[in-house]
Formats: sequence, structure tokens, C-alpha cells
Amino acid sequence: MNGPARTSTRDIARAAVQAELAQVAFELFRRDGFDQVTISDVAAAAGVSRSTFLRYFGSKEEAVLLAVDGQGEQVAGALRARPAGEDDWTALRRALDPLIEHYRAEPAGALALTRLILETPALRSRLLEKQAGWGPALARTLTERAGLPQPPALRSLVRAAAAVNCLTIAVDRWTGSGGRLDLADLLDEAFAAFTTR
Amino acid sequence: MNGPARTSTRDIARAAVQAELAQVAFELFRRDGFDQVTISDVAAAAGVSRSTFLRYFGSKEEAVLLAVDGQGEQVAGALRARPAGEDDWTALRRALDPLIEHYRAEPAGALALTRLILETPALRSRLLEKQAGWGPALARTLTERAGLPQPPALRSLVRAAAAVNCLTIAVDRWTGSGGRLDLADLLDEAFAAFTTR
DNA sequence: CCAAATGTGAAACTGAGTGTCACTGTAGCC
DNA sequence: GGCTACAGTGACACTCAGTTTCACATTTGG
Repeated sequence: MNGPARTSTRDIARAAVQAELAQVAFELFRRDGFDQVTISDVAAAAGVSRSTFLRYFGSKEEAVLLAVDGQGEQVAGALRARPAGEDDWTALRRALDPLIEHYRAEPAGALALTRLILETPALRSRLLEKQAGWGPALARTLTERAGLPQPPALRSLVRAAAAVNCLTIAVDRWTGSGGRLDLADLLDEAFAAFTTR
Repeated sequence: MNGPARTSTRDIARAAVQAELAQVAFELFRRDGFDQVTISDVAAAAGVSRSTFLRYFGSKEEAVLLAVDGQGEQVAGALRARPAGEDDWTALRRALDPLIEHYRAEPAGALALTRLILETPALRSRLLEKQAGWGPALARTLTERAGLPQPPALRSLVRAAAAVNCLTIAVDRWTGSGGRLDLADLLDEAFAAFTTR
């Protein structure tokens, strides 16, 4: 009967432990390869039991993709904040700015993370899965923004999904360039694929 | 030192057994749910050992997604066959025609398959994974078609990926409508998301 | 200070996927 | 026709992911 439980001391502790485990896991994965490291290895390195690790993460992949969680929400939030009159496509592009700002602020960490994910099929797959959920969420926001009734029209779904795609492709190329290319430029170029003839 | 081995009697037998196993597996999955059925169940129902099943399919998911394999190649082939002067976006749309023809020809089977896949997270994920590979492949074909040097420009990658997205979204909605809506119309509408303002 | 809730570790269990080995039928060859 | 080489199969053992259960400790709120 209780509501969705406000953030308590416990939740903070939980988040801290989770972050610590993710950190340890990430370093092991990077050093030895995701598939070579077992959950027990990570648990041992972090000084907890296998049980505990699995209580914090539903799977080995989650320990890495924790960093990606909430990005979808972040983009949706940014999209909601765009001016009402703005064109869909422009709004979607601008909604990605806060996200790529993170890459600009900490290129080394972001590069290591994306490399690990892109090079590991299991992680790439889970990321795709998560991102597949962003499309519909952004489409709902687009529809809401335009004052149209839900569910979203095909048009919104397609555009939102395409925006996510642009992000994926731009990050892919950015990673391929070793972080040397400018992610914002790449994104602009990707988004221009439909506006230029 | 041998080349890629021409199709032999053995390969045909292998394909037949594979199809048979896939058929048995599909029926069990549909009846009891993908997660409820173990590989041993399928093997037993098909009258082979678990080992044999796993020799034909790298995973449980593969037994279902065998039906999807080669679709990427099919679309790439159709794209290559489009007239040279044709606009990218139109060519991509038309390249999907042979694929959706299959849905039109056998709606019941296609519907059962897509439902199973869309309702099962593990299968949906594997499908996404496969489809993620189609984008770059189509982009290469687009680039080739235009007489441009590889690798594909961002523009081609984005457009090709968007086309695959349109397919996914249209099929999604088609499935949601119980197969009552026309898939070709849905695809046209999806593709129009960028050409209409 | 006590009782309930929560975090942790230990352990058993299921099922996926890998690898090995011995057996069997068949295909090609002499 | 008989022999050999090999591919397909089944049995088995193994590792690891992920789930569940239970007992114990710690923290928290009354």
C-alpha cells in the first residue's frame, strides 16, 4: 500500500555498493575480457559473496550497463524541456546534447566503456535491448509535446527510433576513431542524413 | 585449403533435420512458452539427443530465428537489383517488398512467429542483434550502388538503419493488429515519416 | 531494549552451452 | 564385396549463470 518509497539512507548505501561493484567488475572485464571473468571472480575481487553480487545485479551484463541506465530517461527529460514549437527532428537532436556532453567531459572513461561494450557481443546485445526501449519512450514524449493523443503515430515512432539510431551510429564511429572525432559533429552529420537530399 | 564447399547431399540432409527440429521446437514454444521449454524437451519431442539439438543450433533461440536468417541477405540482394538511378530511400523501401510478400503469402504462420518472438524477451533481443547487422550490410550495398568507395558514409549507415527500423516498427504494429492491417501500407507510412513535413 | 525488517553468505538446484569419447552407419576406394 | 575413413549421434562430465532457500547478523524504528 506504500508509495514508491522515497530515497532513504539505505538506498544511498545500496547505490554506493552497486557503484563499487560495477567499478571492480569493469576493471576486471577490461583487463581479462568480459567472457573470461566469472561472477565469482568479481565478487572475490570486491570482497563479497557471489550471492551478494547477484543481489545487486540481475546479470553480469547489468554491472556494466548500469552506467547506461537512466540515459533513456535523461534524453526523454531533455526532449520534454525543448520549446513547444520546435520541429520534432531538431528537438530530438538537441535532446541528445546532455548525453554527449558526458562523452566530452570524460572521453577516456567513455571510450573505455564503449569499447568494452562494442567489442563484447553479450554487452552489445543488452545495450541494443535497452536502447530499443528508448525509441517508444521518446515517441510518447514527442506525441505529448505536440498535444496529440497517445499512443504515438507511426511517424513519431519512426523518427524517435531513427534519432536513437543516429546516436548509436555516431558513437560507434566516434569509438572507432579512438575518440578523436567530435561526437557532436558526427551526430549532426547523422541527423543530416534525412534533411539533405 | 578447400574452398567454401559446394552444396552436397550431406548439407541437404542437414538442412532438413534442422528444419524438422525447428518445427518441433516452434510448436512446443508456442504451446508452453519459450522459457518453459528446455532443450532436452525439444530434443525428446524430436526423438534426438540434447547433444544433437545443440549441434544443429548454437542456442535455443537459434531454433526459432533460423526462419529469420537469410532475410538480411535477401533484402541486400533486392536492393542490389534496384535501378541504378533510383533514390536511396525509395530503393530501400522497394527492397523490402520481397520480404513482406512472405507475410502476405502466409499471414497465419508469420503472425504466430512474430508473436512468439515479440513476446519473448530473449528472442526479441536476438532478433535485434541480427537486424543490427542488416543496417551496415545494406549501407555497403547502397554505397556500392552509388559507385562510392567503401566504407559507407554516415549518411548511408543512418538511412539503411532507419529502413530496417521502419520494417521493425511496421511489423510490430502489424502484429499488434492481429495481422489485420496491411503491412505494405504500414511500411509506406513508416517510410513517409521523413519525406512528409 | 526489543522486534521486525533488511543485508549477507552458504548451499543446493536447474538449465544453457562446451568438450570429449566411443559407437555406428555410410561413402568412397581398392 | 570388403575395408577404411569419416560424419553424425548419444552419453557423459564439466563450467558457469541465475534462482531459491535458509540461517545468521546488523540495523532501524518503536
